[in-house]
Amino acid sequence: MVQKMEKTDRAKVATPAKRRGRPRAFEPDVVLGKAAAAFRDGGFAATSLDDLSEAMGINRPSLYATFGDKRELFLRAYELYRKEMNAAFSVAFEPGLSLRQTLEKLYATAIDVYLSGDNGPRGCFTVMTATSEAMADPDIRALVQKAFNAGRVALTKRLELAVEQGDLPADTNIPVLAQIGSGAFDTLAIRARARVPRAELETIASNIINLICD
Amino acid sequence: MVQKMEKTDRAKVATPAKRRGRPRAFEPDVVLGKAAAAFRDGGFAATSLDDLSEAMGINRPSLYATFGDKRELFLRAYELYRKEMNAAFSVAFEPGLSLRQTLEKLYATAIDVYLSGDNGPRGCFTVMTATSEAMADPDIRALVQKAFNAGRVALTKRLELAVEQGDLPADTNIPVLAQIGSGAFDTLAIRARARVPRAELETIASNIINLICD
DNA sequence: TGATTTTTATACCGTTTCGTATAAATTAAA
DNA sequence: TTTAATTTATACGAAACGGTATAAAAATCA
Repeated sequence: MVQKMEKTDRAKVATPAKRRGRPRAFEPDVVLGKAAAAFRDGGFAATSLDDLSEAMGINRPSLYATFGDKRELFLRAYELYRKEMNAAFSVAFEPGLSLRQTLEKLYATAIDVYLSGDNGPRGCFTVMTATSEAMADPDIRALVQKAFNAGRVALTKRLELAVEQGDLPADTNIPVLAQIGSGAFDTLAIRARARVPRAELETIASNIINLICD
Repeated sequence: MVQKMEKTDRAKVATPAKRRGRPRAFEPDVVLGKAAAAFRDGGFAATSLDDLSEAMGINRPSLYATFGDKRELFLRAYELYRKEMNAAFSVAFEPGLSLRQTLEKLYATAIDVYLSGDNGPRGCFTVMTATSEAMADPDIRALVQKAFNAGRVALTKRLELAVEQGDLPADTNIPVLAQIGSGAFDTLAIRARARVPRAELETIASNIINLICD
C-alpha cells in the first residue's frame, strides 16, 4: 500500500501519469493559447464555438470536457494571457537594468504583443475585455481591475527604487509618472488595434520614456 | 407649375414636408441616439436586433426601412456620437478660456460621457469600436483613426496657441504633451468601463492638467 | 483475450440570430 | 369616397448559435 502510493506519487511528477482510457490528442495549454488568440481577435460575443473549435483544432465535446463552457474557456484563456504577460514583463524588472532600460523593455514587449496576430493586431486582452465583457460580468471585471492595478503598482515600485538609487530626483512625483506610464499601455493597445503603424507606437513609447527619465 | 414648386420649397423649409402615406411614429435622430446607447452598452456583436428594436422603441421593419441593416445602423449611431462629442468638446475650445480651463472642461466632459449609462458606464464609443469592430471592418477603422487624429490635432493647436500667448514656455514639447493629453482620454474611457470610481478618474485628469500647465 | 475507462467524432436539439414577407393602419391625393 | 402611398405590426424563414447525446475509437486493467 505504501509502496503503491510512492509509485503513484513518483509517476505524477515524472511522467504524465498514465490515465486509464483513450489519451488526449492535444495539449490543453497549447490549445488554450489558440483559444486566447481567437478571443483576442474577435472578442467574446463575436467568437463562436465553431470558430474556437477550429482555431483550437479540437472538437466541441473535447472543448467542453476540458475547459467547460464558453465563459469558462474565456476566463481560462484570459488567465493564461495574464500569466504569459507577467512572465514577459518580469524580464524588464530584473535587477541590474537601468530605469530607462526597464521602460524600453516594457514598452517594446507590449508593442510586440499588441501588434501580433494573423488577422491584424490583437491589442491587449485586458483592454479588450475591459471594454466589452467587464461591463456585465463582475468576475471578469474584478480580473481586469486587478490587472490594471498590478501594472501601476509595479511601475510605482520601480520608480521608487529609481529615486532611492538616485536615478530620479527626490522630489519626483511618482504617482503622476506611474499613472502616465501605465496609461500609455492603454493608448498603445488601442492604437495598435486601430492599425496605427509600429513606428508611431514606438514614438509614443519613447516620448513617455523621455518624459519619465529626463 | 412655377407656383407649385415655390410652394413645395417653402414647405420643405417650414414644415416637415407632408409626405404621402402614413407618417412616422418616431423621430429618427432620437431613436438613433438610443441605438447608440445600446451599442455602447454591449458592443456590436452582443447587441441583437431585438435589443435594438426594444431600446429604440420601434419595430424591426421600421428600423430597416429607416436605417438599413445592423452594420449601417451602427455606423450611423457612431457618427451621431461623434457629432455630439464634437459639439460638447467645442465648448472647451471657445476663445477666452485659459489653457487650464480648456483642459478642465475637456476632461470633465469626457468623464461625464464615459460614466453615463443606465446599466453601467458606457465608456468612449470610439475606443469601444477601435477594440472590436475596427479590426475586421476597414470603413469603421477609418472612422476610428480619423477620430483619434482629430483629437490630437485639436489639442496640438490649442497648445500652440498657449505658447503664442505666453501661457506655456517657448521650448514646450508640444507633440509629447499633445500625445499624453489625448492619450489620457483612452485611459479614462477604459477605466470608466472597468468601473473605476469617478474620483479616481478626476485625479487622473487633474494630474494630466497639472503636468501640461505647470 | 475481454471488460472498463476515457476521448473522439458525428449528429442532433432547442434557441436565438438577422433579415423579410405580408397584411393592417394611417395619411395625402384624385 | 375611392385610390395610392407609406408606415406599422405580426409573423415567419433560413442560418447560426451554444450545448449535448450517442456511439465509435483507443487506451489500461484484469
